[in-house]
Amino acid sequence: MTKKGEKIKEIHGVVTRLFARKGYHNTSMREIARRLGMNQSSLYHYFAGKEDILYALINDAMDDALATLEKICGSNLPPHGKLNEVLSFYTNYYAGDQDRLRLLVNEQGNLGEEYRRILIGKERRYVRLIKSILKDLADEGRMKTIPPSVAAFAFFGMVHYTIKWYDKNGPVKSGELADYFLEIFTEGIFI
Amino acid sequence: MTKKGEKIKEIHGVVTRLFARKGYHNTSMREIARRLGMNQSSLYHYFAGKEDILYALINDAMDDALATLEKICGSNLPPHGKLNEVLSFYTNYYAGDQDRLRLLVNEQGNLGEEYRRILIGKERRYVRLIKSILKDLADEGRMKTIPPSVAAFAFFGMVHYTIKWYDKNGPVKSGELADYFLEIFTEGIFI
DNA sequence: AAAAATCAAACAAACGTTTGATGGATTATT
DNA sequence: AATAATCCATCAAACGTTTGTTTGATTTTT
Repeated sequence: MTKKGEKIKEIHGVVTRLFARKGYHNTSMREIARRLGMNQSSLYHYFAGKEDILYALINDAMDDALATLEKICGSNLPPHGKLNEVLSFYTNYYAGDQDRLRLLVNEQGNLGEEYRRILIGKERRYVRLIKSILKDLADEGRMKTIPPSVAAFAFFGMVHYTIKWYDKNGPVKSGELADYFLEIFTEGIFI
Repeated sequence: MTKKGEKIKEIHGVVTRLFARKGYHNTSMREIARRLGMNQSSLYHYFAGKEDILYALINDAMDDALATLEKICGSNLPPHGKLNEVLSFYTNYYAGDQDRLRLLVNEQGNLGEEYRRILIGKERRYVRLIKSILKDLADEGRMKTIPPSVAAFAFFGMVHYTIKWYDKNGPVKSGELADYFLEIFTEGIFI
Protein backbone atom coordinates (compact mmCIF):
# COMPACT_ATOMS: atom_id res chain seq x y z
CA MET A 1 0.00 0.00 0.00
CA THR A 2 1.32 3.38 -0.98
CA LYS A 3 1.88 6.15 1.56
CA LYS A 4 -1.00 8.06 0.06
CA GLY A 5 -3.23 5.04 0.16
CA GLU A 6 -2.64 4.60 3.86
CA LYS A 7 -3.40 8.22 4.57
CA ILE A 8 -6.64 7.91 2.66
CA LYS A 9 -7.56 4.92 4.76
CA GLU A 10 -6.84 6.88 7.91
CA ILE A 11 -9.03 9.72 6.71
CA HIS A 12 -11.77 7.27 5.81
CA GLY A 13 -11.73 5.89 9.32
CA VAL A 14 -12.01 9.24 11.02
CA VAL A 15 -14.64 10.56 8.64
CA THR A 16 -16.74 7.43 8.87
CA ARG A 17 -16.85 7.80 12.61
CA LEU A 18 -17.74 11.48 12.46
CA PHE A 19 -20.37 11.27 9.72
CA ALA A 20 -21.97 8.28 11.43
CA ARG A 21 -22.21 9.82 14.88
CA LYS A 22 -22.93 13.46 14.09
CA GLY A 23 -24.33 13.31 10.59
CA TYR A 24 -22.94 14.62 7.34
CA HIS A 25 -24.07 18.21 7.68
CA ASN A 26 -23.15 18.45 11.34
CA THR A 27 -19.56 17.55 10.54
CA SER A 28 -17.45 20.32 9.04
CA MET A 29 -14.29 19.96 7.03
CA ARG A 30 -12.60 21.93 9.79
CA GLU A 31 -13.50 19.34 12.39
CA ILE A 32 -12.39 16.50 10.17
CA ALA A 33 -9.03 18.16 9.68
CA ARG A 34 -8.67 18.90 13.38
CA ARG A 35 -9.32 15.28 14.34
CA LEU A 36 -6.69 14.22 11.86
CA GLY A 37 -4.23 16.82 13.09
CA MET A 38 -3.90 18.40 9.69
CA ASN A 39 -4.86 21.60 7.97
CA GLN A 40 -8.28 21.61 6.38
CA SER A 41 -6.94 22.57 3.02
CA SER A 42 -4.70 19.50 3.03
CA LEU A 43 -7.78 17.32 2.79
CA TYR A 44 -8.22 18.52 -0.75
CA HIS A 45 -4.99 16.89 -1.65
CA TYR A 46 -6.73 13.55 -1.15
CA PHE A 47 -10.32 14.23 -2.10
CA ALA A 48 -12.12 16.44 -4.55
CA GLY A 49 -14.56 17.57 -1.89
CA LYS A 50 -16.68 16.68 1.08
CA GLU A 51 -19.33 14.94 -0.97
CA ASP A 52 -16.75 12.71 -2.64
CA ILE A 53 -15.59 11.41 0.71
CA LEU A 54 -19.12 10.41 1.63
CA TYR A 55 -19.61 8.74 -1.71
CA ALA A 56 -16.41 6.74 -1.40
CA LEU A 57 -17.40 5.48 2.04
CA ILE A 58 -20.87 4.39 1.02
CA ASN A 59 -19.72 2.91 -2.25
CA ASP A 60 -17.03 0.84 -0.56
CA ALA A 61 -19.48 -0.47 2.02
CA MET A 62 -21.85 -1.52 -0.72
CA ASP A 63 -19.21 -3.19 -2.82
CA ASP A 64 -17.96 -5.20 0.12
CA ALA A 65 -21.39 -6.54 0.94
CA LEU A 66 -22.31 -7.17 -2.68
CA ALA A 67 -19.19 -9.23 -3.27
CA THR A 68 -20.02 -11.62 -0.46
CA LEU A 69 -23.71 -11.78 -1.25
CA GLU A 70 -23.07 -12.59 -4.87
CA LYS A 71 -20.61 -15.29 -3.92
CA ILE A 72 -23.18 -16.93 -1.68
CA CYS A 73 -25.87 -16.73 -4.31
CA GLY A 74 -23.55 -18.11 -6.94
CA SER A 75 -22.77 -21.17 -4.85
CA ASN A 76 -24.51 -24.50 -5.29
CA LEU A 77 -26.17 -24.47 -1.89
CA PRO A 78 -29.88 -25.28 -1.81
CA PRO A 79 -32.14 -22.22 -1.52
CA HIS A 80 -32.73 -22.52 2.20
CA GLY A 81 -28.98 -22.89 2.69
CA LYS A 82 -28.40 -19.70 0.74
CA LEU A 83 -31.02 -17.89 2.76
CA ASN A 84 -29.34 -19.04 5.92
CA GLU A 85 -25.91 -17.90 4.75
CA VAL A 86 -27.11 -14.58 3.41
CA LEU A 87 -29.11 -13.71 6.48
CA SER A 88 -26.27 -14.68 8.74
CA PHE A 89 -23.65 -12.74 6.82
CA TYR A 90 -25.80 -9.70 6.40
CA THR A 91 -26.74 -9.50 10.06
CA ASN A 92 -23.16 -9.90 11.20
CA TYR A 93 -22.05 -7.33 8.66
CA TYR A 94 -24.48 -4.74 9.91
CA ALA A 95 -23.95 -5.50 13.56
CA GLY A 96 -20.19 -5.49 13.21
CA ASP A 97 -19.60 -2.35 11.19
CA GLN A 98 -22.32 -0.01 12.36
CA ASP A 99 -20.67 3.30 11.64
CA ARG A 100 -20.06 2.52 8.01
CA LEU A 101 -23.56 1.25 7.50
CA ARG A 102 -25.16 4.18 9.21
CA LEU A 103 -23.85 6.23 6.31
CA LEU A 104 -25.40 3.84 3.87
CA VAL A 105 -28.79 4.02 5.53
CA ASN A 106 -28.88 7.63 6.71
CA GLU A 107 -26.73 9.82 4.53
CA GLN A 108 -27.34 8.79 0.95
CA GLY A 109 -29.74 11.67 0.50
CA ASN A 110 -26.90 14.15 0.80
CA LEU A 111 -25.26 12.98 -2.40
CA GLY A 112 -25.77 14.57 -5.77
CA GLU A 113 -27.95 13.01 -8.41
CA GLU A 114 -25.19 11.26 -10.33
CA TYR A 115 -23.73 9.56 -7.29
CA ARG A 116 -27.15 8.51 -6.08
CA ARG A 117 -27.99 6.97 -9.42
CA ILE A 118 -25.02 4.66 -9.13
CA LEU A 119 -25.80 3.64 -5.58
CA ILE A 120 -29.45 3.04 -6.31
CA GLY A 121 -28.36 0.70 -9.07
CA LYS A 122 -26.32 -1.30 -6.61
CA GLU A 123 -29.18 -1.34 -4.13
CA ARG A 124 -31.35 -2.90 -6.79
CA ARG A 125 -28.85 -5.71 -7.08
CA TYR A 126 -29.18 -6.38 -3.36
CA VAL A 127 -32.90 -6.63 -3.60
CA ARG A 128 -32.78 -8.79 -6.70
CA LEU A 129 -30.46 -11.25 -4.99
CA ILE A 130 -32.73 -11.72 -2.01
CA LYS A 131 -35.80 -11.90 -4.16
CA SER A 132 -34.28 -14.58 -6.35
CA ILE A 133 -33.59 -16.75 -3.32
CA LEU A 134 -37.16 -16.29 -2.14
CA LYS A 135 -38.43 -17.14 -5.61
CA ASP A 136 -36.47 -20.39 -5.55
CA LEU A 137 -37.95 -21.22 -2.17
CA ALA A 138 -41.41 -20.52 -3.49
CA ASP A 139 -40.78 -22.78 -6.49
CA GLU A 140 -39.83 -25.53 -4.08
CA GLY A 141 -43.15 -24.94 -2.37
CA ARG A 142 -41.50 -24.03 0.90
CA MET A 143 -42.62 -20.44 1.12
CA LYS A 144 -46.01 -18.92 1.77
CA THR A 145 -47.66 -16.75 -0.85
CA ILE A 146 -46.16 -13.51 0.32
CA PRO A 147 -44.95 -11.08 -2.36
CA PRO A 148 -41.17 -11.54 -2.56
CA SER A 149 -40.67 -7.79 -2.38
CA VAL A 150 -42.54 -7.54 0.88
CA ALA A 151 -40.62 -10.43 2.38
CA ALA A 152 -37.30 -9.08 1.13
CA PHE A 153 -37.88 -5.62 2.53
CA ALA A 154 -39.15 -7.05 5.81
CA PHE A 155 -35.81 -8.77 6.05
CA PHE A 156 -33.84 -5.67 5.10
CA GLY A 157 -35.85 -3.72 7.63
CA MET A 158 -35.01 -6.03 10.49
CA VAL A 159 -31.32 -5.95 9.69
CA HIS A 160 -30.90 -2.29 8.73
CA TYR A 161 -32.69 -1.15 11.83
CA THR A 162 -30.08 -2.77 14.05
CA ILE A 163 -27.88 0.29 13.61
CA LYS A 164 -30.42 2.23 15.67
CA TRP A 165 -30.50 -0.02 18.70
CA TYR A 166 -28.11 -2.96 18.66
CA ASP A 167 -25.13 -2.79 21.00
CA LYS A 168 -22.48 -5.31 20.09
CA ASN A 169 -21.07 -5.08 23.60
CA GLY A 170 -24.46 -5.96 25.05
CA PRO A 171 -25.75 -9.40 26.08
CA VAL A 172 -26.63 -10.62 22.59
CA LYS A 173 -23.68 -11.56 20.37
CA SER A 174 -24.07 -10.75 16.70
CA GLY A 175 -24.06 -14.43 15.81
CA GLU A 176 -26.99 -15.02 18.11
CA LEU A 177 -28.76 -12.02 16.68
CA ALA A 178 -28.45 -13.55 13.23
CA ASP A 179 -29.92 -16.80 14.54
CA TYR A 180 -32.87 -14.99 16.10
CA PHE A 181 -33.54 -13.05 12.93
CA LEU A 182 -33.41 -16.20 10.84
CA GLU A 183 -35.84 -17.91 13.20
CA ILE A 184 -38.25 -14.97 13.23
CA PHE A 185 -38.09 -14.50 9.49
CA THR A 186 -38.58 -18.12 8.56
CA GLU A 187 -40.68 -19.57 11.39
CA GLY A 188 -41.98 -16.57 13.36
CA ILE A 189 -42.05 -15.88 17.07
CA PHE A 190 -45.01 -18.15 17.83
CA ILE A 191 -44.55 -21.73 18.90
CA MET B 1 -59.35 26.85 15.69
CA THR B 2 -57.80 30.30 15.84
CA LYS B 3 -56.45 32.03 12.78
CA LYS B 4 -52.95 31.57 14.11
CA GLY B 5 -53.56 27.91 14.79
CA GLU B 6 -54.59 27.33 11.20
CA LYS B 7 -51.54 29.10 9.88
CA ILE B 8 -49.33 26.94 12.08
CA LYS B 9 -50.99 23.84 10.67
CA GLU B 10 -50.36 25.09 7.16
CA ILE B 11 -46.72 25.68 7.96
CA HIS B 12 -46.45 22.24 9.55
CA GLY B 13 -47.75 20.65 6.40
CA VAL B 14 -45.32 22.39 4.10
CA VAL B 15 -42.33 21.88 6.38
CA THR B 16 -43.11 18.22 6.94
CA ARG B 17 -43.06 17.66 3.23
CA LEU B 18 -39.82 19.56 2.72
CA PHE B 19 -37.92 18.10 5.66
CA ALA B 20 -39.05 14.60 4.72
CA ARG B 21 -38.06 14.80 1.07
CA LYS B 22 -34.93 16.93 1.17
CA GLY B 23 -33.75 16.52 4.74
CA TYR B 24 -33.54 19.04 7.55
CA HIS B 25 -30.23 20.62 6.60
CA ASN B 26 -30.99 20.70 2.91
CA THR B 27 -34.09 22.78 3.56
CA SER B 28 -33.46 26.44 4.30
CA MET B 29 -35.77 28.83 6.09
CA ARG B 30 -35.75 30.82 2.90
CA GLU B 31 -37.20 27.93 0.92
CA ILE B 32 -39.82 27.22 3.55
CA ALA B 33 -40.94 30.83 3.43
CA ARG B 34 -40.96 30.86 -0.35
CA ARG B 35 -43.17 27.79 -0.54
CA LEU B 36 -45.57 29.41 1.88
CA GLY B 37 -45.54 32.68 -0.01
CA MET B 38 -44.36 34.65 2.97
CA ASN B 39 -41.28 36.47 4.12
CA GLN B 40 -38.73 34.36 5.93
CA SER B 41 -38.73 36.60 8.95
CA SER B 42 -42.46 36.10 9.35
CA LEU B 43 -41.81 32.48 10.22
CA TYR B 44 -40.33 33.63 13.48
CA HIS B 45 -43.71 35.01 14.45
CA TYR B 46 -44.91 31.42 14.71
CA PHE B 47 -41.82 29.52 15.80
CA ALA B 48 -38.80 30.22 17.93
CA GLY B 49 -36.53 28.76 15.29
CA LYS B 50 -35.93 26.07 12.73
CA GLU B 51 -35.16 23.42 15.29
CA ASP B 52 -38.40 24.06 17.14
CA ILE B 53 -40.42 23.34 14.03
CA LEU B 54 -38.73 19.99 13.62
CA TYR B 55 -39.29 19.18 17.26
CA ALA B 56 -42.98 20.02 17.09
CA LEU B 57 -43.46 17.79 14.06
CA ILE B 58 -41.71 14.78 15.57
CA ASN B 59 -43.31 15.23 18.95
CA ASP B 60 -46.79 15.40 17.48
CA ALA B 61 -46.22 12.28 15.43
CA MET B 62 -45.04 10.41 18.50
CA ASP B 63 -47.92 11.54 20.67
CA ASP B 64 -50.47 10.49 18.08
CA ALA B 65 -49.05 6.99 17.83
CA LEU B 66 -48.54 6.62 21.57
CA ALA B 67 -52.13 7.53 22.31
CA THR B 68 -53.46 4.76 20.10
CA LEU B 69 -50.90 2.19 21.20
CA GLU B 70 -51.61 2.81 24.86
CA LYS B 71 -55.34 2.51 24.27
CA ILE B 72 -54.85 -0.85 22.61
CA CYS B 73 -52.56 -2.11 25.35
CA GLY B 74 -54.96 -0.91 28.03
CA SER B 75 -57.84 -2.86 26.53
CA ASN B 76 -58.91 -6.28 27.75
CA LEU B 77 -58.01 -8.10 24.58
CA PRO B 78 -55.93 -11.26 24.96
CA PRO B 79 -52.20 -10.81 24.25
CA HIS B 80 -52.32 -12.16 20.72
CA GLY B 81 -55.28 -9.90 20.02
CA LYS B 82 -53.30 -6.92 21.23
CA LEU B 83 -50.35 -7.92 19.10
CA ASN B 84 -52.61 -8.15 16.12
CA GLU B 85 -54.14 -4.74 16.76
CA VAL B 86 -50.85 -3.05 17.51
CA LEU B 87 -49.09 -4.44 14.49
CA SER B 88 -51.96 -3.57 12.25
CA PHE B 89 -52.31 -0.02 13.52
CA TYR B 90 -48.61 0.63 13.51
CA THR B 91 -48.11 -0.62 9.97
CA ASN B 92 -51.02 1.39 8.64
CA TYR B 93 -49.79 4.43 10.50
CA TYR B 94 -46.35 4.25 8.97
CA ALA B 95 -47.56 3.37 5.51
CA GLY B 96 -50.17 6.12 5.54
CA ASP B 97 -48.21 9.07 6.85
CA GLN B 98 -44.75 8.53 5.46
CA ASP B 99 -43.50 12.10 5.37
CA ARG B 100 -44.16 12.71 9.03
CA LEU B 101 -42.58 9.47 10.08
CA ARG B 102 -39.52 10.02 7.97
CA LEU B 103 -38.75 12.89 10.27
CA LEU B 104 -39.15 10.66 13.27
CA VAL B 105 -36.78 8.06 11.88
CA ASN B 106 -34.25 10.21 10.04
CA GLU B 107 -34.04 13.66 11.54
CA GLN B 108 -34.04 13.23 15.30
CA GLY B 109 -30.27 13.60 15.37
CA ASN B 110 -30.55 17.22 14.36
CA LEU B 111 -32.27 18.20 17.58
CA GLY B 112 -30.52 19.59 20.61
CA GLU B 113 -29.87 17.53 23.69
CA GLU B 114 -32.89 18.68 25.67
CA TYR B 115 -35.36 17.93 22.90
CA ARG B 116 -33.79 14.56 22.22
CA ARG B 117 -34.02 13.60 25.87
CA ILE B 118 -37.76 14.06 25.77
CA LEU B 119 -38.23 12.11 22.57
CA ILE B 120 -36.02 9.27 23.70
CA GLY B 121 -38.21 9.00 26.78
CA LYS B 122 -41.26 8.58 24.59
CA GLU B 123 -39.46 6.06 22.43
CA ARG B 124 -38.81 3.98 25.51
CA ARG B 125 -42.52 3.87 26.13
CA TYR B 126 -43.08 2.48 22.65
CA VAL B 127 -40.59 -0.27 23.25
CA ARG B 128 -41.94 -1.04 26.70
CA LEU B 129 -45.44 -1.44 25.32
CA ILE B 130 -44.41 -3.94 22.69
CA LYS B 131 -42.18 -5.81 25.08
CA SER B 132 -44.96 -6.14 27.62
CA ILE B 133 -47.21 -7.74 25.04
CA LEU B 134 -44.47 -10.15 24.10
CA LYS B 135 -43.87 -10.94 27.76
CA ASP B 136 -47.54 -11.81 28.17
CA LEU B 137 -47.35 -14.08 25.16
CA ALA B 138 -44.29 -15.76 26.60
CA ASP B 139 -46.08 -16.27 29.91
CA GLU B 140 -48.89 -17.96 28.04
CA GLY B 141 -46.26 -20.23 26.54
CA ARG B 142 -47.06 -19.10 23.01
CA MET B 143 -43.77 -17.48 22.19
CA LYS B 144 -40.36 -18.92 21.52
CA THR B 145 -37.46 -18.09 23.79
CA ILE B 146 -36.34 -15.03 21.86
CA PRO B 147 -35.27 -12.01 23.91
CA PRO B 148 -38.26 -9.64 23.88
CA SER B 149 -35.99 -6.76 22.93
CA VAL B 150 -34.78 -8.53 19.84
CA ALA B 151 -38.29 -9.47 18.80
CA ALA B 152 -39.59 -5.96 19.49
CA PHE B 153 -36.86 -4.29 17.47
CA ALA B 154 -37.24 -6.80 14.67
CA PHE B 155 -40.83 -5.68 14.48
CA PHE B 156 -39.97 -2.00 14.64
CA GLY B 157 -37.39 -2.55 11.96
CA MET B 158 -39.83 -4.14 9.54
CA VAL B 159 -42.33 -1.33 9.99
CA HIS B 160 -39.99 1.65 10.17
CA TYR B 161 -38.17 0.56 7.07
CA THR B 162 -41.34 0.84 5.01
CA ILE B 163 -40.71 4.56 4.65
CA LYS B 164 -37.73 3.71 2.47
CA TRP B 165 -39.52 1.50 -0.04
CA TYR B 166 -43.26 1.18 0.40
CA ASP B 167 -45.45 2.91 -2.16
CA LYS B 168 -49.02 3.24 -1.02
CA ASN B 169 -50.13 3.68 -4.60
CA GLY B 170 -48.48 0.41 -5.55
CA PRO B 171 -50.05 -3.04 -5.79
CA VAL B 172 -50.01 -3.80 -2.06
CA LYS B 173 -52.58 -1.95 0.05
CA SER B 174 -51.41 -0.93 3.50
CA GLY B 175 -53.94 -3.27 5.11
CA GLU B 176 -52.46 -6.18 3.21
CA LEU B 177 -48.99 -5.08 4.17
CA ALA B 178 -50.00 -5.24 7.82
CA ASP B 179 -51.34 -8.75 7.31
CA TYR B 180 -48.11 -9.88 5.66
CA PHE B 181 -46.02 -8.39 8.44
CA LEU B 182 -48.14 -10.06 11.08
CA GLU B 183 -47.82 -13.37 9.31
CA ILE B 184 -44.06 -13.07 8.91
CA PHE B 185 -43.52 -11.89 12.45
CA THR B 186 -45.64 -14.53 14.11
CA GLU B 187 -45.40 -17.54 11.81
CA GLY B 188 -42.54 -16.82 9.40
CA ILE B 189 -42.33 -17.12 5.65
CA PHE B 190 -41.88 -20.89 5.60
CA ILE B 191 -44.78 -23.23 5.24
C1' DA C 1 16.04 19.34 -8.44
C1' DA C 2 11.47 17.47 -8.91
C1' DA C 3 7.44 15.97 -6.74
C1' DA C 4 4.45 15.34 -2.99
C1' DA C 5 2.51 16.97 1.11
C1' DT C 6 1.31 20.55 4.14
C1' DC C 7 0.16 25.06 5.52
C1' DA C 8 -1.88 29.97 6.59
C1' DA C 9 -4.94 32.97 4.79
C1' DA C 10 -8.60 34.37 2.39
C1' DC C 11 -12.87 33.73 -0.58
C1' DA C 12 -17.65 33.93 -1.89
C1' DA C 13 -21.87 31.98 -0.75
C1' DA C 14 -25.32 30.34 2.26
C1' DC C 15 -27.14 29.93 6.58
C1' DG C 16 -30.38 30.99 10.74
C1' DT C 17 -31.71 34.86 13.01
C1' DT C 18 -32.55 39.84 14.42
C1' DT C 19 -33.91 44.47 13.78
C1' DG C 20 -36.99 48.10 13.13
C1' DA C 21 -40.77 49.65 10.65
C1' DT C 22 -45.48 49.39 8.43
C1' DG C 23 -50.44 48.83 7.71
C1' DG C 24 -54.48 46.61 9.29
C1' DA C 25 -57.31 44.60 12.70
C1' DT C 26 -58.98 44.57 17.42
C1' DT C 27 -59.95 46.43 21.72
C1' DA C 28 -60.55 50.21 25.06
C1' DT C 29 -61.78 54.89 26.08
C1' DT C 30 -64.33 58.78 25.50
C1' DA D 1 -70.49 56.13 17.40
C1' DA D 2 -66.08 58.10 17.00
C1' DT D 3 -61.48 58.26 18.47
C1' DA D 4 -57.32 56.60 20.59
C1' DA D 5 -54.34 52.78 22.06
C1' DT D 6 -52.82 48.24 21.55
C1' DC D 7 -51.88 44.17 19.32
C1' DC D 8 -51.07 41.15 15.33
C1' DA D 9 -49.10 39.90 11.09
C1' DT D 10 -46.04 40.95 7.66
C1' DC D 11 -42.13 42.89 5.44
C1' DA D 12 -37.35 44.47 3.54
C1' DA D 13 -32.92 44.71 4.93
C1' DA D 14 -29.15 43.55 7.28
C1' DC D 15 -26.24 40.91 10.82
C1' DG D 16 -22.81 37.87 12.31
C1' DT D 17 -21.38 33.07 11.59
C1' DT D 18 -20.23 29.19 9.43
C1' DT D 19 -19.71 26.71 5.40
C1' DG D 20 -16.93 24.27 1.59
C1' DT D 21 -13.41 25.53 -1.24
C1' DT D 22 -9.35 27.99 -3.50
C1' DT D 23 -5.01 30.29 -3.78
C1' DG D 24 -0.25 30.57 -3.49
C1' DA D 25 3.55 29.72 -0.88
C1' DT D 26 6.46 26.69 2.07
C1' DT D 27 8.20 22.50 3.85
C1' DT D 28 9.22 17.61 3.44
C1' DT D 29 10.23 13.57 0.90
C1' DT D 30 12.14 11.16 -2.99
